[in-house]
Amino acid sequence: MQDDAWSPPSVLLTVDLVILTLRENCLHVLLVERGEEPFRGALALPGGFLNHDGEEILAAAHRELSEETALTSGWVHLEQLAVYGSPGRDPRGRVVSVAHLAIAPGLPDPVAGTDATEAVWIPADAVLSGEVALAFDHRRIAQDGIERARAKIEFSALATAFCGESFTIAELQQVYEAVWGTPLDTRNFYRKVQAAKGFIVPTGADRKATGGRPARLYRAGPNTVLFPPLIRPHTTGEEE
Amino acid sequence: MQDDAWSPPSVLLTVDLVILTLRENCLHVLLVERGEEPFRGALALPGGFLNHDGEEILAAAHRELSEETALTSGWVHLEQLAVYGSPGRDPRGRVVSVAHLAIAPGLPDPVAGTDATEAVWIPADAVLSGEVALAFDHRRIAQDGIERARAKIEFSALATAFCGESFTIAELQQVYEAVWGTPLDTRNFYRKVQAAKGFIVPTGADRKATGGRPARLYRAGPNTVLFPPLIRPHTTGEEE
DNA sequence: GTAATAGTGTCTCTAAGACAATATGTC
DNA sequence: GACATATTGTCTTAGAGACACTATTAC
Repeated sequence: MQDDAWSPPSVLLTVDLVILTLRENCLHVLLVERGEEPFRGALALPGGFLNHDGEEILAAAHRELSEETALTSGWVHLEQLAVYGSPGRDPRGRVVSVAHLAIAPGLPDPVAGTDATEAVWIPADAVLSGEVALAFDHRRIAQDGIERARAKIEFSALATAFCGESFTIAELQQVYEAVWGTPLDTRNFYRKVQAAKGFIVPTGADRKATGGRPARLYRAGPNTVLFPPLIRPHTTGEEE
Repeated sequence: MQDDAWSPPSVLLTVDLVILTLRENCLHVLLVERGEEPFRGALALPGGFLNHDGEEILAAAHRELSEETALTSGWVHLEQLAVYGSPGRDPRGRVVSVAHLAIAPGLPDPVAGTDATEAVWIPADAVLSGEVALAFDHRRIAQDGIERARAKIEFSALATAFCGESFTIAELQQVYEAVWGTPLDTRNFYRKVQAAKGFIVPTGADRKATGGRPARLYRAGPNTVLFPPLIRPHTTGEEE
């Protein structure tokens, strides 16, 4: 079926990043305005080609992340999301993107990337609804990344990645509410996060009061899996 | 930071398959004996390069799947697993593999692939333990695929993909026991699979008796998400 | 003490886990 | 009727959801 002289086609590999954070109690995605064709001027996920032939994919994602956010990667969660490689997704040819999901605590302000593109935080809702248009298939990628985050904070301690080193339970609740987009009952939330062994541990310190009772500070506990999990409110998508 | 003449490095793209099935109530992985260098003669996951420059990645996975199993793809579940692209993973150069997870009902017998390699079913335990050595980083890929299956049958109706079009509850229980590697209580299992709305629906027919009471036949229901889920027995990996 | 935020307690109901007995076929 | 397999029921306990009050600070 194949010619003797057949040789496998090669592709260009990019890493793209769905970087999520909370700003004003609202889930935001970092987007950049493209400075080059194709889709010049359009918003897109930050990302780029592998730097050199020997670069690890995950290392490339870390590199793009620090280029766009000027973050010390210490407090940033980064994981592979999925691969997007449809032949027609990039007009430049066969470009396969390894998408990654990054979650960071509230970042001060976007910085221009080294490639002089503008970086902006866009509310996740605006991306999900299509109100904000994205280049390539980046809206789909962003959707998948957000859904991944929504699903993972149910069963993993990932939500603490949205917080700084120390945080209050109320702040953690705001994370869940923002990511899931639903309000939660404070009393049940306190009970559940403290029932999940190894999820959060008290630091002993308090957050200085802002006009009310000071809140106890916690930091991320040793466990990455949450048991019992924090199941998100069930949207009954079932047919009776 | 980059030369003006810099151009992005290109890579070769492969699809590799973790094909799971049940044989004699035991989870098995399909492996092929490599007929070419590198790793000639070693066992590896089935897979191969993209056929041509315009081939969809998922289509390539389907193609490899049918080449190895001679299955009508109708009753096979296939999903993307992850990307493995470390620079040193393939001695031929920069080869990036998009791994897929395939789940099929008990297949009659392995067939030789069109590339004349031998295909064999290997117990998942032997792969997980390292008792059977695999080429490249395929052991890690297989581990990830098996763990994905173990996790997904908790919350999705994926387990029915291990069964044929119709099946008994006892057979479905054997799927869970084989994939998780733990025995389950029959009474609780019956209760839970029938409580999960839209998971399985009775066909009305019975399976012809094999010396005992005939079992009612079911087929996969309309829902892909299981609620309530079937949580696997909790291995307490927590520190008190 | 008033305002503001943090933290806690109870009741009900659903679901999980641990158990054994009954039902329905073949021979 | 003996056998083999399928199916069902109860009790106890854990966790989810709904709900309102008390505690601690600043001013």
